[in-house]
Amino acid sequence: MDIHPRKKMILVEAARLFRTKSYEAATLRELAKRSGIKGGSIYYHFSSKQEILYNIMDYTLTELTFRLREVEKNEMDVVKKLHKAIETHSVYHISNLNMTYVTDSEIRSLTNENYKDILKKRKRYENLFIKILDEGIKTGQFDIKDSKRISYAILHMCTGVSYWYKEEGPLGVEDIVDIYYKFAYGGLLGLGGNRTGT
Amino acid sequence: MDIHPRKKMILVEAARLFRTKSYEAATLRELAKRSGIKGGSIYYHFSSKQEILYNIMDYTLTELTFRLREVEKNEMDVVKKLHKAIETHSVYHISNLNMTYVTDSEIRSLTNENYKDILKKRKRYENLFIKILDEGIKTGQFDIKDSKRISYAILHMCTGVSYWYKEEGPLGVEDIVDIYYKFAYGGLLGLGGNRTGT
Amino acid sequence: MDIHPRKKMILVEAARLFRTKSYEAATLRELAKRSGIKGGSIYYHFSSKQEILYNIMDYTLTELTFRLREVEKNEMDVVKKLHKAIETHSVYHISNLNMTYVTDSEIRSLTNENYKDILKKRKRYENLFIKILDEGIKTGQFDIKDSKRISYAILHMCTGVSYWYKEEGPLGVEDIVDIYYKFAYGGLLGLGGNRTGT
Amino acid sequence: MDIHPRKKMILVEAARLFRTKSYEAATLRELAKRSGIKGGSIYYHFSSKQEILYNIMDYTLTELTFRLREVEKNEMDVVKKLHKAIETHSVYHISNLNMTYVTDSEIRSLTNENYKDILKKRKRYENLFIKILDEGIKTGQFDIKDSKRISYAILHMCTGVSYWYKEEGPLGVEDIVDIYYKFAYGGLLGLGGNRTGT
DNA sequence: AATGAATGAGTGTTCATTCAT
DNA sequence: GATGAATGAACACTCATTCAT
Repeated sequence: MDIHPRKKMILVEAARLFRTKSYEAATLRELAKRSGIKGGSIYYHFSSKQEILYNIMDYTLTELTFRLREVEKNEMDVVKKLHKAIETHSVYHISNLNMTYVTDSEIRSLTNENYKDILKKRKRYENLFIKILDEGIKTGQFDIKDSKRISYAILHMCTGVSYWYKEEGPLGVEDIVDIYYKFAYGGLLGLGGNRTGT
Repeated sequence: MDIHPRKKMILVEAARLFRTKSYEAATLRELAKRSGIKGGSIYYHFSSKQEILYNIMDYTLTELTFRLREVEKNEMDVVKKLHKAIETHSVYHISNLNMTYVTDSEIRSLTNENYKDILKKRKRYENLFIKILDEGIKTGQFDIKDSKRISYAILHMCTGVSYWYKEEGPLGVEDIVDIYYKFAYGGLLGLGGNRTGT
Repeated sequence: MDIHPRKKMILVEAARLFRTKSYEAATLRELAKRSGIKGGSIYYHFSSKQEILYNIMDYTLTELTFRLREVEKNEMDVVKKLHKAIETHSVYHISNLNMTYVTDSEIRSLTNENYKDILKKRKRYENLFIKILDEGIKTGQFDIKDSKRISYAILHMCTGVSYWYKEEGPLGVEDIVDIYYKFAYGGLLGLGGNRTGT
Repeated sequence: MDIHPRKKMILVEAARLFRTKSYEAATLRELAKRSGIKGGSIYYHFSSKQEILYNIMDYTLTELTFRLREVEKNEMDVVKKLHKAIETHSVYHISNLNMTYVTDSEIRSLTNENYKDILKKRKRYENLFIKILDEGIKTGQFDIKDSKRISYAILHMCTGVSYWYKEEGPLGVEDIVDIYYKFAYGGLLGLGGNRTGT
């Protein structure tokens, strides 16, 4: 994705601001100040506040999809593929905490047209993930039925990192990927079945 | 928790509204209309929009904590306790989608004082959960180090149900609890360790 | 003036409140609280906030007029009469700081009809005062031309006591009357004429 | 005092409006209309209604103090100085009826911080006046004890002009200054002493 | 006499947006 | 590219007032 550097900078600042205050509570004057320009000047770069939000999400989903597609295309064992997918997702989220957080939490604030478009792009991304689970079901490596819903659960779980991750925290990126992978893998193997001990 | 029925009703409607539009985007006029009263009448029951948000969160966290405490107090195997905790958490979330969703997603919108108070109450709840993991570590049943961060991950994973659950969806409450439990259990057992090793 | 004791009490509290906060800024709920009753209950005694204000002013002007009339009726030297008039005015103001303050400062807040009525009653009072000055002019004891405007000046000067008088202050009622009388008397004698020292 | 012309214009209109309706009763929509701009535009120049009030008072007290200081600094007989002080005060009041009226009558409506600040500035002005009386006491020309309270009385008397002065009235500026000076001078000379005597 | 609950008109204020310069 | 000034629609909130009980 090619974005004019000034525009990109405004998007990054916007994501940080929207994450802190929420899209609705954030004001363009504040965004302008953080971007080093004056209120009205934002309109030279974007036609509306809504367009800024849309661009953040569009950019993020495009980047995520591109990366997951690379994984999907590769020939490798489905378990490894799952691991790669989780890694890709988590790493991108951790490296772009603000953008991903906003993308995941502000869909409600999109206008109808933008909403439809972003939802479509998110679905496209989710489908790539579901495809991996389906592959694992076919090879008999994953013991699950509803690959769609379980994909949501895994993705949402991993996405959660944007909510609690802190750079100074004790867990490094690798640790987190590890945890998420173990969670997902354990769940997919169908372990713990007779948990209640009957 | 004793709440005047009219107040409770407004809180329930507010949660539904805040979930749909976000706290900031929701207007009190709309809330009033949905509650069957007129604009200003809300202020007879609550002193501000903020107070409504605070009450939703306070109520939800109090209820959740009460339930988890019941689980925690019980004498039972730690694995079973984990299952019960996940079940309690998930079931309450599914039964109160709006309240829990708002409680989990709108903390940013609290004023400083309320923010501190709710954070304290959330921490109290999380600590009950962490205690279970610690117990499992002590008995050697859980193979993890950072019980705090892993609790966050599990809780956030389960909380996610408020984001995607639909009553008409194919997964029933039991299915969801099952999935989350398997995820968590698999992760805690430390499975999938040599995942990268083919 | 016969006023039901409960009504009188509310008027007194209202005057105190209106003086502190101004008529517009004062709320009936606050007045109710100070009167030991609940919000709506005021309407049993008065038909509106405006009526309360009107009653304060009507009561005050009636009392003032009654007292000044007593002075006016009396046969005595006009200088002594002036002194009595200033004394009566000042003493009543000091003894009823809140009521008089409100009467003097909130005429703007009266509705048209009430405004006319109160203005008429104030004029009636002022005319009694002007009459004294006119009497002094006729006897040659006062060296002034515009008795009307000068009455305003004197009255306003004396009224001022409601603005700065404090019970704990160093000046007693007699001191204040003394000062005002001296001020007025000096002015009326036409002293200080060649003040610039030509 | 340098004030942006548009700001100054809004302040002047605001003073006129506040005088007519009182600060509390006046609405910013009305002020906007009178200023020839639209409702929200006021907020480009002032951050709140309160700030407008504060600016009116601050401006007025600064101007008054500046003028009185000029009088005070001058070497001249204390009686002449008193006359000049009364003249300065009265003339400024008559020339700026609205601003001075508001400054004198709406202190109650200031928020705590502004209240303190304006009170300090008013005290500063009053002290300049008191200084003159003290000077006259020292030279034996004024026969009074409580210069502070008597200053208040004189100042309040002169301030009163803002309440009743009308351009079409029979008294010109000079007449009014004359009256006030005579009132004050007579009072300060200690005349009318054995009034109750006879 | 009094009150709890509600109303609705209005208020100060905010903010995305516009536009001439 | 950017800005100062302005706009107007909308919002949270207030409060005098009403009324059934």
